[in-house]
Amino acid sequence: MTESAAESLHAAAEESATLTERILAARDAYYDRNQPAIADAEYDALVRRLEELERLFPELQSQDSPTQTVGGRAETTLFDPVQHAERMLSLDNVFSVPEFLDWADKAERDSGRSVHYLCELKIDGLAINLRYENGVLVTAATRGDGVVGEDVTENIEFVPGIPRRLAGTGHPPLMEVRGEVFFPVRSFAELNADQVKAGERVFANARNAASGSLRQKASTKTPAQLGLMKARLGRLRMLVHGIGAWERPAASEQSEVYAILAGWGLPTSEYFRVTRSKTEAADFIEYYGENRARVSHEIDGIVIKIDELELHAELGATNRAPRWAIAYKYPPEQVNTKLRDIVVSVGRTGRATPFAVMDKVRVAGSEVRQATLHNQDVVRAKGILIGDTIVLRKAGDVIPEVLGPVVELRDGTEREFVMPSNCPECGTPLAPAKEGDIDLRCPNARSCPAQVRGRVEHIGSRGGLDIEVLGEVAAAALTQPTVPADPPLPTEAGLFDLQLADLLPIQVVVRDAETGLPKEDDDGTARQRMPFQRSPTAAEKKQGRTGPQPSSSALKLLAEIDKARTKPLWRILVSLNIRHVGPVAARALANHFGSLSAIRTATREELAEVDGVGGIIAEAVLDWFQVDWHVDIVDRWTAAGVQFSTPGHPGPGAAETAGGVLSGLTVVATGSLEGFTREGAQEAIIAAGGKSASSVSKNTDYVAAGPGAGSKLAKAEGLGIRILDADEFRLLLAEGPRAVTPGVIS
DNA sequence: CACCCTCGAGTTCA
DNA sequence: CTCGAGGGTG
Repeated sequence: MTESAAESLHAAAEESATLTERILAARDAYYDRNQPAIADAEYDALVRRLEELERLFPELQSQDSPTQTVGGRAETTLFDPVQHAERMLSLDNVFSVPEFLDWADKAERDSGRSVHYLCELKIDGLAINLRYENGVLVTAATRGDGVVGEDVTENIEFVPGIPRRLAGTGHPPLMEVRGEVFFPVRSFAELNADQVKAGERVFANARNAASGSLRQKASTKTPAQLGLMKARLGRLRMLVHGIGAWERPAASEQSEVYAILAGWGLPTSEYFRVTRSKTEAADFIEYYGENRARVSHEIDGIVIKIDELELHAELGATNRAPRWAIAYKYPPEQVNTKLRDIVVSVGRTGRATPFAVMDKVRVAGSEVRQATLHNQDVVRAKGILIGDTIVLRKAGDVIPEVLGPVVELRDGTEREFVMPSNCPECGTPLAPAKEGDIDLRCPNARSCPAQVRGRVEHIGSRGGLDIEVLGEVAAAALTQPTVPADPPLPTEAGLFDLQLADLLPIQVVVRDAETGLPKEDDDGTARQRMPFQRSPTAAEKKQGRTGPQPSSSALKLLAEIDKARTKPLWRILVSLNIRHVGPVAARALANHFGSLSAIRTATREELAEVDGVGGIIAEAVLDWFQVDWHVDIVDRWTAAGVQFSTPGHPGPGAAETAGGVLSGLTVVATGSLEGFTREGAQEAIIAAGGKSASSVSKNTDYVAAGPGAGSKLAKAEGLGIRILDADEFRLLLAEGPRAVTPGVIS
């Protein structure tokens, strides 16, 4: 994080703390005294501002934020209120190491001596206060507003590891123990498996699930539900992280208190460390920032406490938080946002895919507005409604994934998503491709704009004919421009007939990069752009060329299309968009048959002989040629000079090209290998007679890994596969496996 | 019948 | 880069 980002985060944190206080005070006044202290409109404005801040800075979202609770204390009507003997404070937050060091400096200055720091993990769970009297558990209560919480004693008894009676001796007459109740990662997964089995909804988020589990009322349950409820509570765990009221603890350090509590049978965390210096504490922060996944429960930060109890009393507390402890908050991996709509898009294969449109939110380092929902069953299984507050994360730190709704925050205005019955682009009724398929498809493959656009884009893509310029934008411009009315490419059949004169008049709507909505001119009409022409330069005008000139991308596009006519057969095959025929199957077919005509005249059995091709792919190939407009594509491309054969290929069934130093070996290339492009590395493997695979398995012989390699490298290490750097990879390609010494991990 | 693999789709970054 | 779906192979 840059320093200025940390600063604005800090400013936002302070503003959000102030807002939280004002909102809670207003709520108190409204619900408890039945006298609104501020106007409704003002209250709403405060909440909206807080929501906005939390969206901008997800770090600020916390379990006790007023945006995370439905107005007032509706829950306390179900549970008896319990007054904590000593107020449960929250902690002040820092978001960067320099900020933490500043806090530590000040604490050391105020203490007038060097101190020890007790570093512990900040568990993402539900804060609980256990009250023991003479060693016997009397009440367990949630945090509530810090002064009064909810009595969950009945439920806590089913949570394993919490002693009803303390072990050992010397228990104080009154003692409050503070801790966190949570689902360990493992238990949470098991819980959701149980939920699915019981036909209940899946929980999106472990913290909400913990909170919900503890707030169940046994008295409202049927015997069967009661069993489920006890099973749920049985998966919860608690760890102790502090004390409240306690008459003269016989200890001088916080860490010693933990030892005493552990001696009495209370569960304390195994992850903690006492350090002598603030820099060691910063190391602890950084270590767990990188190793969050290694901990058995979710953490949202680190808590650092001054270990000396004497100083706790000296430093005291503000009215919100103690001065002797601070929470370092990690950027969250999960955030909440608002689900504005669920929209359906149609891809090149006609598959209709619903995706979530959300309020833009920052998660795991990038801004996210959309996330795929796969199909209508997934939408139903996740239980999300349009208008819900939803939990979002990045799967594998890259792909945004909607986990589920925060049911508690519904206000009744949410509505269910209904899968449209017609294609959103061309209006054709959607239907499953075959009986029992979940996916719905638009059957109008030939002229559905979304499908034509998708296919043309696919032709231009790197796995296809690799035509520069022909990406998403150009594909849309060629297949559905606003002018001319008849697009240059009603289907891909005319791709190789494109002339400059076809490109020049093309006009497209200018869209906002963020929203995807057309931009409007001052007069309210949609703004247009002509991507394939430019105005003449002064020099050109002098030469009498006063008309519009082709833009460089127009010339580039035509040159690239021209080059594509003679690209390898497998690329042409991929460009035909035959179901199940991607780069791998296309290569296998091209190698075996050598020409499209040989493929076309082959029988099902002959096709299925090819390595990597079975009955289904063979069928898909044969079916493809049964469609008139598909054949029309081949005919027109042929007429335009596209080469549908591999020059010099001996013909169908000829011995597969064997030999080469990598013959019989499978190699996976990952990360950025110096001197190779991603494609280039794969080509080089194949050229050397090896097999280039896309994922690592136990069949993999070598993994060539450069900087930036991720999960594949990790998996290879786990399987004990020989890993090569770029130089070793080059050596392998040139001289074969003997050149690289086996078993040496570089 | 297990695996193992490819396909297809979505997404955001530099 | 990851996931789910579904095909291919031993």
